[in-house]
This record gives sequence, structure tokens and C-alpha cells, in this order.
Amino acid sequence: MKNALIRKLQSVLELTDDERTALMVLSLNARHVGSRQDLIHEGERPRTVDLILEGFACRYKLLSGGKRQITDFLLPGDMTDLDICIIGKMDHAVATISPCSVVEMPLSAIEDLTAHHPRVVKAMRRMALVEKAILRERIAGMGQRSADRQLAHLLCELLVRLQTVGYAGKNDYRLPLRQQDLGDTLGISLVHANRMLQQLRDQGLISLDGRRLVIHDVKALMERGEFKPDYLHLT
Amino acid sequence: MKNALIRKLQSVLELTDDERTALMVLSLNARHVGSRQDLIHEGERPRTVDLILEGFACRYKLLSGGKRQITDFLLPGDMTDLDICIIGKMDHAVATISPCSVVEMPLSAIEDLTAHHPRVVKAMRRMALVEKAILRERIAGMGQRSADRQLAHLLCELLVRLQTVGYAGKNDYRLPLRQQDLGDTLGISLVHANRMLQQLRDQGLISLDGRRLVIHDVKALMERGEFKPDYLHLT
DNA sequence: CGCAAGATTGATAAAGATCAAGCCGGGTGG
DNA sequence: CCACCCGGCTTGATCTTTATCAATCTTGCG
Repeated sequence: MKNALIRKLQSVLELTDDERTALMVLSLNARHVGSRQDLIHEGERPRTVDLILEGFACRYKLLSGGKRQITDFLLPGDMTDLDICIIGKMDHAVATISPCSVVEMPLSAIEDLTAHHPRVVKAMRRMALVEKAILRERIAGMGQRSADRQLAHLLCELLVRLQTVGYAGKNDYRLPLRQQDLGDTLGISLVHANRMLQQLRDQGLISLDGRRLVIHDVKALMERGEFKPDYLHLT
Repeated sequence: MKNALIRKLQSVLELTDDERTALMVLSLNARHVGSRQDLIHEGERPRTVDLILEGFACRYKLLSGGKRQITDFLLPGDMTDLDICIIGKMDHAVATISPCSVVEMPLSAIEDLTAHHPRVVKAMRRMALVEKAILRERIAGMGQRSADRQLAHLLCELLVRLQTVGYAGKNDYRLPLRQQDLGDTLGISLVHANRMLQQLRDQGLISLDGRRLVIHDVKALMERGEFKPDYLHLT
């Protein structure tokens, strides 16, 4: 009966029963949010740290001309920034993609955690560093990789991240993204995203029917995307 | 006699004499590093938090095919991640661009600071959030903005960031980047970077001779780059 | 059944990469 | 003192990738 956060933290730290209990108690306040809902709007003042227990969410920015850029995904076990309440206004929005189970932790909960479970907070800080590393890796991909490699890279990243919280099999997972979302993530048009998906499909690397992605040759897909998981700092 | 870090922290927090003194003492250990030197290599285990007191530095990643992506710049007053020692190996490198004055703070210095000057540490955590916001803004730019706008945006960002630490005038600053660096930052080729610079020059928005950038019409350049400074969370 | 959202396809245009050559200024060795 | 050499900048020509526009298809669902 472990939730995604516990699973994620345990991938880098052996939790005590006490710590596990504290995290379970936190998770009791989870609320259900439908798909495609903003958890926080851009410009809003954040009052809670949001933790995703289940489902797919993302951070995104809207730009002039109605363009949208998804900057990263929040998967089960991921949360918004621990220190988020320090800043005045959100410079981006956070929204669900699929239906999600979300815990909104008020500042007091974070302070409690800091006081009583510093090891947990330290592990959370580590998570934040990894998130930053993911952003840098995305920048590197957008700057230097062709669209097909970027796409392959993204699919590999999601595979590995979902695996660490038990939401992916050895070579498959549920992917609730539309092609428009993929485009908005990779910085390419919907049409091009479609064609890059086809390319990977035609080459027998993946298949994607409905919302289930199957990777037929994980090693080959990783090579195509130049995916090296070091930046995720697993273990 | 304030250094860049003090200036930067003071832009969001009134420092006490005590805090200022502690920071000055830290800065006594500054060492000088020539241009184009790695401060930390990719794959290396970080043992110190590096603080840039003077000069231009950057984080970068090397990709297959010898491509390089600069993910962000470290300007005077900027530092690597407070919690960096938590992770095992660097997933990117940090290097100087111009000659720099750098303080290498060991873990013990950070712990000291946390124990005796929590307000300062809190302000540093805020800086880290802003750095993350800068990464997201760069992703948004790379995904959705044309090269000329991206370039304009970058020049505006550097103007504002340098101003807060006193290294830029109202509309000019020293920019020690080569065109190759600009290209590696924006994810475009050197040739294209050159042409985008020319475009901004020809339109009378900027001039760049030697290493000094002058922005002839700051408001116009900001509009060109769709630059809205909110994400820097100033004040 | 009919519709709407999402996926697919084809044709054309634009942004940017790549290749190749020339330029310019400053430092250096003869 | 001058020639030359090298790193960085500039320019032109051509090729590739990706965007855009527009239409069509598919599918789940009321």
C-alpha cells in the first residue's frame, strides 16, 4: 500500500516506519482533480505545495499568439517546489493532463516536515535538483537534437521515471498525452509530432494505440534519443 | 564595498550588518580563474558550492557529435545549487566564459550559514527558484520563439540580471560571449546567430562593438523579444 | 445517425543548417 | 618593422528540417 511519493523517496533513501507514516498521513488529504484542469494559474500567488499522487500533470507557459509550451511533466510522486511560497506570483501554470489525485500541502505541513523529518525534506530537495537536471536536459535536446530524437528521448525519460514509481512495465506505459501536447512539449507543430511518431512506429521502435505506449526495443529507442539516464540521478 | 552576492540578496531582503559581515568573510576566499576554464566537469562529484563574484560563467552540456548546449549563465552573485553535494555526479559542467572571481564554499560553510543565518539561506533558495524559472523561460523561448526574438530576449534578460548586481548601465553592458556561445545558448548555428545579431543591429535596436553591448531602445528590444521580467521575480 | 475531437495526409513555404570562402585585427617570430 | 597566422566574424549559395494551410479520416459517444 505504498504511494508514489514513498516509492520515489525510497528509491534514494531507506525510510523509517515513522517517516513512512508521516507521509501516509499527508496523503490522506488527497483530492481528485479531473483532466485538463489548472492546479495553479500563471500570475497566481501560490499558497500550497502540490503533490501528485496519481495521474499526469504538467507545468506550462502561455506565450503571445496563443502558443503554449509545456516545460515539464509532474508524474506520480512529483511535487511543485518546496520553497514555492517564497515567491510572489507563479511565472507558469500547473495543470493536470489526465485525472489526478493531488495533495495540497500548506506551508505549515512543510514546516512540520522540516522540523520532524529532515531526512525526508533532504530527499525532496534532491528531487528538486533532479527536476532542474530534467529541465537542462530538455534545453539541450531542444537546442541540439532533431525532432525524432527529442521525441525518442522524451518517451525514454517518461518510461524510466514512471518505472521508479511503479507506473510503467518493463517496456510499456499509459501515456495520456495528445499529439498536440507532445508538440507543445518538444517545441514542434502538431503535424510534425504526428510524423515523428509515425517514423518511430514505422521503424518498429514503438507502437501507440489508444493511450498505451509499447516500446518494442528499449535499447534501440534509447540510442535513437541519445538517452542516457545519468541526469535523472537514480539510486 | 558591497560584492555582487550581497547586492543580489539585498534586492529581495534587507540584510543586517551581521549577515553582511558573514557574507564578506565568505568572499575573502575568492580565487581568480581565467576565461574558458571548467569549474566543474560533467561526471565529477561536486564537493563545493561555487559562487561567482565577478565575471561571466555558464553551465553547459556536451552532446554526441561534439555539439554543446549552454543551459544558463552564472553572473556575478550567482551560485551553483545549495544542495548540490546531495547528488553523486554532475550531469553538466560549469565553466567560466570571461575571467572570474570565484568562491568555493565547502559543505561546512553552507551548514554554518544555515545554522547562523537562516534568512540568508532562505534568500538563496529564492535565487534557486528564480534560476529554475529562467530555465523554464528558456525552454519556452526555444520551443516557441523565432531566433531573432530569442536573441532579443536573451539580451534583455542579461541586461536586467546584470543591472541588479551593478554590472550594467541603464542600457549597456559588457558581453564577453562569442557568437558561437550565443548560438550554443539559443540552439542555433553560429552563422544564424551572426545574422540575427545583424538584424537587430540593422534595425537600430542594438550595437555591439568589441565586447560592449549598447541597447539603443530598451523598450523596443523587450517587445521584440517578448521579454516580460516577471519570471525573474525581482523585488 | 451524426457530430466533435483527435489523428492523418498532402502540398507549399519559411526558418534555419550547412558548406565554403573571405575578411579583419591583433599578436608573434623573423 | 613587417609578413603571416590564427581566432573570430561576415557573407553567399544551397540544402534540410520543420511550419503552415487545408482537407480528410477515424472513432467514441450522445
